[in-house]
Amino acid sequence: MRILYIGTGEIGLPALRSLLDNPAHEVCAVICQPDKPVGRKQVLTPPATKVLAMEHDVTVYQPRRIRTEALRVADLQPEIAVVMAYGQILPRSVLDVPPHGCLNLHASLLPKHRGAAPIQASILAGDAESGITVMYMDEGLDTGDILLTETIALAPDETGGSLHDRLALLAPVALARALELIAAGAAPRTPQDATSATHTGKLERANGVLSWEEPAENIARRIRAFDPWPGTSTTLPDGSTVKIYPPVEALELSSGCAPAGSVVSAGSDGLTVACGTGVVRLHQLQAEGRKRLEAAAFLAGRPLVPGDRLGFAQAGIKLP
RNA sequence: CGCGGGAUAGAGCAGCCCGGUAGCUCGUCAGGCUCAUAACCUGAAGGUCCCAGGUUCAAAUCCUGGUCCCGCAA
Repeated sequence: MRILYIGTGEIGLPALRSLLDNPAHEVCAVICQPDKPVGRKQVLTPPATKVLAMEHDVTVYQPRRIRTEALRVADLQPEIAVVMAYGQILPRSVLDVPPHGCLNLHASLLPKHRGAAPIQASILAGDAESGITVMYMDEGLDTGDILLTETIALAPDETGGSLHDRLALLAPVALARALELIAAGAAPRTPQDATSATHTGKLERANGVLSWEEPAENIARRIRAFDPWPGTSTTLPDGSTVKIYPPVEALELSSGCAPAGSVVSAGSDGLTVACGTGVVRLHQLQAEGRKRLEAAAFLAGRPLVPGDRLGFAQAGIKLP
């Protein structure tokens, strides 16, 4: 089949690669977001999908706004479009171009977690499973009819990063099945149950500031879900910011009457902090301008003792 | 040249502003104590203070240039 791939994010690489490597398909072009300045040096960097496409001598288009590019897309004469992590809404005029439609690979089991950050959302929600949904795109945000889903179980220590990688590898499996069904004229089309839909907005750094009043389980999920992006943080008693990374354990252990955010214990087995209910044990910390450290090493240079309060500085609350 | 922090013993940090004996918490090793220890006590080893210049009687510390690491922002 003559396929147009539309996608920017790294999560789509295995799917794109599977299309490029399959002699039964021809990738007529790749459309992705424009190059963007990245990192401290603000080096102009091409999207991962562009790099892969160019290695295979596939034409790449990077329109600032795909909304006005329908004619150019039509010139490519794709039979079908595959969309994953593109970053722009496709207008009707583009959706109508491929005779077999536009397939979207979405990193959740729709209709749960429609929107920009489905991977983090599913971990944050404590879901037992996630997966890839292949759907026929319409003009809404992840609202199209479902063709099929591929499901995987979440590990207890699943992080945003690990789930991202696993779903990236699952995508080509789902895509291959979908394309076979379409080629055979046997592709199902099931409308989503809109009443059970949930939405996830774009994540920002601020979403990663921990609220210690939450239950320990929620805090642990957030730390895992937001690794490596957007990361989680809190503040030390001196007001400086410290980032927190997995692994993290939520313990039912009673924190006594320690207020939320209090250090319960600090030692070579980690830093234990009281939450709204229960406690979390942290193992990986990073101070401003410093490297990421094991809890024991972190504590060697910045001693914390039981009773010290975390997370108060940014709220402007003075300690008694 | 977007803004900022950092590089000091095996690990993590202080010392730098205000130049003059290399310090802290750990770890390692040895000894002691204890029914016992990831406990406690005593002692020891372990350092081109990132690199290259400069100033100075004297530089971890002040000045100039460079390399590497990190936070923010995007």
